[in-house]
Amino acid sequence: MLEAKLEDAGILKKLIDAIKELVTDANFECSEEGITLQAMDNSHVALVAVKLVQSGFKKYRCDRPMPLGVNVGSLTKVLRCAKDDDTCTLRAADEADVLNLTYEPKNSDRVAAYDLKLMDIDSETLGIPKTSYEARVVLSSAEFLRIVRDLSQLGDSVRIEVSKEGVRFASDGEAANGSVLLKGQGPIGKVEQEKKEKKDDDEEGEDEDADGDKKKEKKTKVKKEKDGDEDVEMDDDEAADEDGEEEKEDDEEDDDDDEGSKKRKKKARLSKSSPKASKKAKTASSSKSKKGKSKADDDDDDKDAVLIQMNSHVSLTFSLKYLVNFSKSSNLTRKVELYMSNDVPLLVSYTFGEGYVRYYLAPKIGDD
Amino acid sequence: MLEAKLEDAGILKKLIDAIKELVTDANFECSEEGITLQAMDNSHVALVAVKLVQSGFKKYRCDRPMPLGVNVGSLTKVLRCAKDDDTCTLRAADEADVLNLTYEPKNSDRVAAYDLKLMDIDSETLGIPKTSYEARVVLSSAEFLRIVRDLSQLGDSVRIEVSKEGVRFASDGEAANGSVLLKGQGPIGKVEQEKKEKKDDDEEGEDEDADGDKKKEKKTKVKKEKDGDEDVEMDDDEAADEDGEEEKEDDEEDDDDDEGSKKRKKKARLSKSSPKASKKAKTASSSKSKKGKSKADDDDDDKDAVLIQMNSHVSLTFSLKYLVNFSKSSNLTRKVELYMSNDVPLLVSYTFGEGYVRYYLAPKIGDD
DNA sequence: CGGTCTGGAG
DNA sequence: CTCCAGACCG
Repeated sequence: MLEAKLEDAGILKKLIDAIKELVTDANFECSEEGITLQAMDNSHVALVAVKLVQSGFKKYRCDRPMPLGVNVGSLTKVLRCAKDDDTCTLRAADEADVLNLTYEPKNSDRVAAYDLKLMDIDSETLGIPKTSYEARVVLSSAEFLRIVRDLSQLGDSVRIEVSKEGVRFASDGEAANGSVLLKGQGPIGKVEQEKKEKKDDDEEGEDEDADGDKKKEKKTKVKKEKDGDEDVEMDDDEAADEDGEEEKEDDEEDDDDDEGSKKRKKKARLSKSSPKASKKAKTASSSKSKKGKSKADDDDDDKDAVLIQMNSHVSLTFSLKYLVNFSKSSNLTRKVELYMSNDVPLLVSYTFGEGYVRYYLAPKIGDD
Repeated sequence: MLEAKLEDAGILKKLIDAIKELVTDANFECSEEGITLQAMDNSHVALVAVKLVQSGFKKYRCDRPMPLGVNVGSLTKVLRCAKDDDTCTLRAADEADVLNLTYEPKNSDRVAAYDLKLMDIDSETLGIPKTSYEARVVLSSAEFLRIVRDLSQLGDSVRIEVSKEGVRFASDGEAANGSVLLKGQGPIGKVEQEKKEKKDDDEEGEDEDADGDKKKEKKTKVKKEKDGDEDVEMDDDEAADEDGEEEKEDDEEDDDDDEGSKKRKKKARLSKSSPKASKKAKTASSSKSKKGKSKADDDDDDKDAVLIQMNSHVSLTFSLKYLVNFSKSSNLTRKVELYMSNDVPLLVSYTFGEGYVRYYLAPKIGDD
């Protein structure tokens, strides 16, 4: 038996809306930890992984693991019947053949209930590409959307290149070639992946601060939860310090190394961990560094700030069609994280208060 | 070598957006005076003339005249990649086969650069219809847009009639007929075209004076600046003299034979007539005529004010489809000027700080 | 949230 | 070629 109450139906609406063009049918795997969905897109080129953590719900109960096979198109129709700020409750009996969705405005006696027919869907087990990367870029989700949308007008694919210069998105087309270079806001550090703690609602996710460049020693593994969802982590060789913390220091400038600055933000992501506190700390430390980087930590850092971490230069080419599609998730959170390593699938991750949506896309082969 | 920096890419975006449905390919003629473009619409019914004056750029350099043949659709795509307030720089080397467009947000480390492929385009020399008119109407561009859009729902064409009563836009359709009458805000004066005085920024713009172009033989020489620009001026031949009174309306009444009247207007159309001198004279005379024109000059009149000047009654019928299309330029400036003479193409002119866009449209023959 | 425009399907 | 649906923009 499942009963999951979301404070705002909007989250679910945006989430499903973002993936509906990629996935037509999928199993919502419900367990006591939350609800996950993983699916290959219709053409089996991209992989979508969604998670709504139990803690993201106002109320959550799931007695036993159960897969709910839904037609995403049908679910979209049902979700359109909810207003963004309606409270939305999902219910399914064990072995049920319908998923019940109830919408209740926060101040009203109205109650709308829908029963979505379920279907049996083969759980094709999907291999999540990898969990450590040579480069990580965190940027405004709106900017990423803008870039891929712009470039998609010129050509079909984009070459994403992370170098000391920054991150460059370039596309060649019949009528014109285009290139967008983002400098990054501070020294380029090694990849670290803690992205987790929950900051405020939409922002969280990315407070990773810039840790300047520390050497690569710290790696970061994000892994969080116990069971291992796929977490992202950078592969920095030596790194490995305990995952708990990443050392994100602040200084991007001279990076003084993060002496104590690195706090533990990472794990927080799934586990709730202590959000605010850590963030605060970080902010302070960073502030001391040079001028501006303060932004790094403050989650509300200016939305234009771009964080770039890389262990080695990467250059990959991807289909813009998919990236544009992934970018529909921009309305879920203000930041997006790109994880790349040469010759392996790109991970585009949107983390928000209640969970995340991650997209994996294989690079085009002939990429330079 | 061309290097032209516009403070805001928005101007160019709106400009190109406005003409993209009329023109598919065109030469941007760059010279030290600025950039001009002249082209017939795809069906050769309308003519578009654009000018961006050198002084409208934040920085402008063009060592030698050069035509840049661009596909307007491609340019539109590239311009869509710019935000309205981005600084936009156009660059082209001599003999280059690409036009480089660089966009830089005013506060950011982002730099986007696009190379638009150029093409060779035959400079079909275009004959700018005429330079003097029997009637001039200046009205809010938004109002003009509204009128033609409204009427376009009823029928395919509109009869524009300028009389002592004001200016009337009328359309007959299957289901309904419609008519919009604008009174004009003051007495109707003679046409005067000095509009060149600089009025407020968005108004002036075309100081190039009119030398109109004479018969089509000059056709294009766009390059040559001086002689070529098309300038608008009214042809008040007779008007000038006695213009004081507008008895002209009567003529059209019986116009038919009005040998005299017709012909002269005819000729006006093709011949360029004497520019400056006449104009000056005219202006003076006109001013003395009724009082109305006073406002004429003050262009900044309230935006709803409609200025009407006419030497003789005019009544012409045009395709609404084109007028609606021309009206896309409404977002460039608050005022639009309509210049008309019986049986010659209408001139719809939008003048803004950096230059102007002018559209010429031949009247429908069977107009009443 | 609503309106307009573009793309896809019949 | 027209109509309907989806996406994008204001």
